[in-house]
Order: sequence, then structure tokens, then C-alpha cells
Amino acid sequence: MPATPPPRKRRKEARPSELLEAALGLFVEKGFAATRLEDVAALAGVSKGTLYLYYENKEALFKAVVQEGIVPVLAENEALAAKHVGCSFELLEILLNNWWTKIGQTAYAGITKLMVAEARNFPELAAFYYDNVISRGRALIGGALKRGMERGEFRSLDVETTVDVVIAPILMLLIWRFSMNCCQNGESDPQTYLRIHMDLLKQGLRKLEKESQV
Amino acid sequence: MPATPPPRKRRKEARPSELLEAALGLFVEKGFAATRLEDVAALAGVSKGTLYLYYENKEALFKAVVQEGIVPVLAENEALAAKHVGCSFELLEILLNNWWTKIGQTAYAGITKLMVAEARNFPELAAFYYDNVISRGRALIGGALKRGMERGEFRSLDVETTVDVVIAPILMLLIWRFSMNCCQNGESDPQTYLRIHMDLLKQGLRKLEKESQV
DNA sequence: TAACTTAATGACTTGCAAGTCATTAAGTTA
DNA sequence: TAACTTAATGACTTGCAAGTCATTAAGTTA
Repeated sequence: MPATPPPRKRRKEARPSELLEAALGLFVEKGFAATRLEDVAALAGVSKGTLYLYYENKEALFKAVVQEGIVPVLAENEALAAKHVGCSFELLEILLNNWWTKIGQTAYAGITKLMVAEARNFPELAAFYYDNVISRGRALIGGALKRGMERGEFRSLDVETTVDVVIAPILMLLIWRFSMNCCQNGESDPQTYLRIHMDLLKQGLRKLEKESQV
Repeated sequence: MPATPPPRKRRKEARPSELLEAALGLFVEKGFAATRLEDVAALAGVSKGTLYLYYENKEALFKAVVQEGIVPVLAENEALAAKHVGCSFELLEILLNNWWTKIGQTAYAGITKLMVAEARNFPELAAFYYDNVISRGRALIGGALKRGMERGEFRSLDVETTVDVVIAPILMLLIWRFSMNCCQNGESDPQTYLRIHMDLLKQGLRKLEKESQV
């Protein structure tokens, strides 16, 4: 006997968020190029044709994932920075911890690795991500460092470059968990890693008395 | 009139190294999955069929690139570490600088990014790279840190985790140049970046008098 | 110089995934 | 309940790249 297909439900409102969630999961697991839109559709419980009803193509789907999931956290961090009154290292800690909590500990961490992995092959996505996430994130950390130097809490270093040095271990932590992590036998847990990074940074950035003012 | 094809030269000895060089260039530019073996062959001046005469498949070709180009630098660094007699921070500097010179400044830097990018989709390559490059590299840096802690030059921290924190900025530097780099307007040059990293590290690792011994 | 060995070729097969579009049917309107 | 609108489907088209293999011809041996 021929199996009767399940009835097709029409749920125009629920589809976009369900598709984005499925897309996030597969993009993070497989990467951008290797994710099949048919699989995204299946994971969201619809057919491939339906996906194309809501998103023009793979790139549009990806941009929507970033826009909905990551951009809001930057806005939140910008608000935190604007109203901060304490010392600058504390501000740095707050910003990095919030990023770690909202992005690093979620599936969105995988987007960081995806962008690093596929930027070269998808320059338009790279430009979108740079404008909407990276440049804003760098400005945020750069602001905290500049503030600390101006208030005499940190020693004077080139801000733009120090930003990159400060965020590199955080980025690597996010990236690692979605790449070579598989091989490692679970050494270095994130908590310890972040604590050591902040420890080294706190002592490393501190202005020592014997050093000359700039 | 039909163009006469150029004469086909038989050069069994020269082919492997020419194919490896072409493969390195394209792997680094496009990534592993997106590199077409036909393009590798063309860049090396042979046909696709010829490539398969020398390397069983794409994975074998990649392993050969790593084996010939990267593994020797690790052996060299192990020799440098074994014969070092000065202070431990100096050893750290020597190892990181040598890695930067021999790998970071060459096309091989792109292999770091490639592995991070494609480890998940090619677990066998990931395992090969982990065993032959990453674990040896970590052991090298870990040894220098352990040496410094035992001699009382560095404060006591979890070695395995500190290794990751110390190498993260170097890895990010290599990775960045082959991914999002395209978007950036040339801020933060490698020289300044490495100097700031080593500056922060030198002061960050230093054992301060007031701190308790472990 | 004829017979032979093997490096090199490239047309071909296979399989996969993006994107399309004619068809179906869920839910609404008259 | 018949006519209509549009959400949803999935077979199909298109294009691409890995890997194969029968054929060609460079260079060697007898």
C-alpha cells in the first residue's frame, strides 16, 4: 500500500526562526560551503523549495543568522561600555566575559570559526561580517584600552595592535572548539584558560613605577 | 589549421616537488575542499592524470605538503630547545621567532588556517596534523614554560593551559593573514604585533616578589 | 630501426548540491 | 460548497570536480 504523506502544515510566521536555528546548527557543524540547503530545510521540517520561499539563497540565509544572533550582543556591549564608571581593567573583563557568555558558550561561537575558515572564498560574506561584527568589536575593546591608558591605569601601547593581541586568545578559544578540538584529549578547560589569559593581561598591561611616562 | 600540441616531457624526478609547490599555493589560497586537483596539475604543468600517478588522492597530496614543509621546522626547533643554556624567556623568544620566520612569513602559514578551517570535515587530516605538528609544537613551548617555572623565572601556572594562551596570538596572526585580512585596511603590522605580545608576556609571566611561592 | 616500457594525456563516468518551477493542497473568501 | 489565494512540495535542470582508464608518445633496449 502506498504510504500517505503527512499533511503539510502552513506556518508562515514560524518558518523563518526555525530555518535560522537549523541553519546555525549546520553552518557551525559543517561550514558554509559544505552545508547543504536541503539538509537545513529537512532539519527545519520543510522541503528545499520552502527554504527558497523565505531566503533568496545561501548567503542571505547566513547573513540573517548573524544579524539575528550576533549583532544584538554587540549593541548590548556598547551599552555596557557607555555606562561604565569603574576601572578600565574591570571594563575589559566585563566586555570579554559578556562576549564569552553570550557567544563563546553558545553555538554562535562556531560562526567565528566559520568566518575565519571561509572568508577568502566568500568575500561578500567576509565584508558583511567585518562591517557588522569585527569592526564594532574592535572599537569596543580599543575604547576600553584607550580609556585605561588615558587614565594612567595601563602602560601606553599602540591601541589598534594591542586590541588584536588582547582578543586573539579569546578568538582562538572559540575557534578551537569547532576545529582541531576533536583530536585533543580535553586538556585546558575554558575556565582555566580565560583566567590565565586575564591574569597575564592584568599584570602585563599594568603600568610599573620604574617605567617612563609616554 | 590544427595546433600541434607541445611535446610532452618525461621528468619523473622533478614532478613530485613541482606538484607539492603547486598544491601548497592552491591549498593556501582556496582551502582543501575548494582546491581542484585539475588546477594543481595545471599549475605544475602536467595533466590531472599525471598527478594521480604520483599521489593517490587529495589527502595523500596534502599530507606530503605538511611532511616536506612543516615537520622539518619542528625537528629544528626541538634541536634548538635541547641545546639552549640561557634564560627561559629567551628560549621562548627563540622558538616563537624561528616559527615565525620559517612558517609564519612563508606560504606554509596558510596551512595553519587551512587545518583550523577544515579539521571538522576531514578528521583524518586533522588527526595527522595533530600528531605530526600540533602535539610536537605544544610539547616544545610547554617544555620552555616548565623550565622557566622550575628555575623560578616564571610564576607557577598550569603548563598545558598556559601553552595555549601563549601560542594563541601567534596562531591568530598566521590565521588572520589568510582569512579576514582582506577587509582590514592594513592596521597592526606583524612586527609591532609580535613585539607587543612578547612585551605583555614578559611582564605577565614574571614572578613578582610580593607573590607567594607555589 | 624495430620492439618495448612506462610517463603522460584528456575524454569520460560518477556523484553531488544549488537553484527552478509546474503541481499540489491547506486554508480563506464569497 | 465552490472558487480562489498562496504556502509547500519534490522532480528536474545545470554545473562542477573527483577519480578512471584506454590511448598516445617519449625515451630505452636489443
